[in-house]
Amino acid sequence: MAGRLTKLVDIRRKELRQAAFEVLQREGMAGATLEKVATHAGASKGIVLHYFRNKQELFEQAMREANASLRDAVAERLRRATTPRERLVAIIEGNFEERFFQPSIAHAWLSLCAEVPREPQLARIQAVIHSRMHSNLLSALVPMLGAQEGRCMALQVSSLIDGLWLRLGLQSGGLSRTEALELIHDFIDRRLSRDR
Amino acid sequence: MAGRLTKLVDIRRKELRQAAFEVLQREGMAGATLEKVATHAGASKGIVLHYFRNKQELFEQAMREANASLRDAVAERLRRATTPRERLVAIIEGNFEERFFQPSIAHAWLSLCAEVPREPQLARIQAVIHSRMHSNLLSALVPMLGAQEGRCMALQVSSLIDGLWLRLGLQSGGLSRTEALELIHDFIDRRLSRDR
DNA sequence: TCAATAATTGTCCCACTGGTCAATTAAATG
DNA sequence: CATTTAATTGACCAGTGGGACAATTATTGA
Repeated sequence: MAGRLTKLVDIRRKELRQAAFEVLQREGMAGATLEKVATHAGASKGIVLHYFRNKQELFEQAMREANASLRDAVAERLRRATTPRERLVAIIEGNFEERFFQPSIAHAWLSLCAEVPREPQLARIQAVIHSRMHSNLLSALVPMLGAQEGRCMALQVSSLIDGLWLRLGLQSGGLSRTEALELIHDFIDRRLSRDR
Repeated sequence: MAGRLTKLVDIRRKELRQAAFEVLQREGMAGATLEKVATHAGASKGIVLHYFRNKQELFEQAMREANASLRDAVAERLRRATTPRERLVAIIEGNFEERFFQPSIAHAWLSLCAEVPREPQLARIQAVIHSRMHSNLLSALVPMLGAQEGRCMALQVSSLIDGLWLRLGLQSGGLSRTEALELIHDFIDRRLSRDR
């Protein structure tokens, strides 16, 4: 274990980031007031602004944290994968893990994404997310398809994943996790087996 | 011509819906205040609430209006299409028409979508949109692939379209209209020509 | 021409929110 | 135990936004 005991500051920060993200799920960005976040975390409003400079910083870090979970989930699966094909599946299944792929979480993401055009900080995080997704996909697809087609399919897959997440958030057509996975697996299976 | 001259009420309503949508593009839902909408339309705040019960109703109708344009664009192209394949292309190209497929418009949609989980009215509109897209796609794909596969590909195409729109709004990777079209055409071309 | 109706404005109000700050309490440390 | 430091609270403030409404102006129509 590298350091010493976890400092209180870090504990509080984490709790508040978590609370912020959870309130965001129900209330959206406008409705997620500092008061509500504090109450949800079992503290007073003052404490929130004691640990975070302002509302933006709080939600920026909430986004960072939520993203980190997803990133780790995918990374963990990637670690276990050996072939390119397995890597591709790892990325996909990671992005659709049950604990993540839920309407309320999609709501929160949607709220954050809606702020991206006006919040450079959030835009940067979003850029990192997409960029990581893309390079992950390339590492799986280029060995199978070459640079040209690999890049093309990477964009298709990531757009498809985004689209399915969006539909989850909007809950139109009541898309289930299983259906989403079937859909995307159907896509890659057809695309990667030109021999049949 | 069916009726008499356009009533002032309808003119004002239309102007305000339009203004609301335009402010939404720049400011997002929280920033799109009644005052700003009024000013943008060249009127006073009072007038907005004279023609709309409240803010929700205004933006609900703004969403309806924006959706109607898109719907008509697709419908117009569908009218010209004869074969199923042409219908499919019509739907796609309609959804990526240059006047619609623009970042600022995607921003506005994103803001509206983010409210869907908490605004039943917006949710209903969203449901209609998805449902229309789906049945349009079915009318093109089922004749080509049968019910089973047609439905599957319809979901894939609509998710892909959604995903591309989302990326446009987030402007991650600076996706261009042309690239988006190439991507989705590549997808349907491969999927529909199993013989090669 | 004049009343009735519609359109438009500007003011006012209340609830609420982000943020500041002094005061209080708890923890740590010598 | 005493003193310094950190954690936490609650009161307060200024700004804002949605919405109500009375007052004013324009339009219509008999």
